[in-house]
Amino acid sequence: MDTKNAVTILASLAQGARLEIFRQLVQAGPNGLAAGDIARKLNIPASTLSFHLKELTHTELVTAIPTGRFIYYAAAFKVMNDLLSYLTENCCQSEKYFSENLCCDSLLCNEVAS
Amino acid sequence: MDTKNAVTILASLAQGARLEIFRQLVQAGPNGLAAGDIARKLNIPASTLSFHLKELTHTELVTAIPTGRFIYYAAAFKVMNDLLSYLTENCCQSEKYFSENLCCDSLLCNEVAS
DNA sequence: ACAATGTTTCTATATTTATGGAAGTATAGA
DNA sequence: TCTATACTTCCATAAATATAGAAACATTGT
Repeated sequence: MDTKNAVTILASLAQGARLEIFRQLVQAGPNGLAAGDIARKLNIPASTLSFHLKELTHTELVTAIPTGRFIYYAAAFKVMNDLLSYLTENCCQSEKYFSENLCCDSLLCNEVAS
Repeated sequence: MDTKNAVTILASLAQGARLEIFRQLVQAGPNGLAAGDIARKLNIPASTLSFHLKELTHTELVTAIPTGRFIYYAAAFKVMNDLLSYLTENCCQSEKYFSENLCCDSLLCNEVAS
């Protein structure tokens, strides 16, 4: 994960329709949802939805699984995890600043000061 | 945290300069960095930096602490944590799909299936 | 081969966003 | 009060992004 990569992934999430789509897919789990299911759930015109799904698959945050006439879309959990790690990288130097380890008690920190 | 809120926070991160700024602040810890320090570290013209810092403080992902002639900027860890929680909400229903709990073993999941 | 269904691509339009120089505001120290 | 330093706001320009109807493409069943 580098900055350019993280920016495009974040940008693919930084839009109302796409964030809703992603959250639906997170909740749907690894089998995902067909494009039409998403369109119905979120009430988005097909062409608009397709545009957004293209953005999400382009950044690989979402995976497309064509199955007959349907295309199932699923959240790419690994990519999302990599992004979260990148965002929270090296934040656990809080012992320099705190007696109690406020920062590292939280989700934000994934590294423990040595 | 609602969708609108999450979108604006994500958008504030979804830009090269701003993501770099945020990561510097995460690593700098709660004391943050003065605007000029950031400008020097990242080689960004003052007016451009100011524009980006305004975006980041507007979404409250970053806090401004005026101190004499300096303004210190610091990452708002709580806001970031709330965002991460929102993004990963309700993803732990994997027992429906898996015998082993693949999803919940990862950072992405912050709720455990009941 | 045809019709129905699911999805995408094309297209034009509207809107939002990023950039950095110049000028302005605020604080500190002599 | 003058000067230097730190930072912001203003402004014009350039570039990227979102929207949805219409047409096209692909698969399935008859």
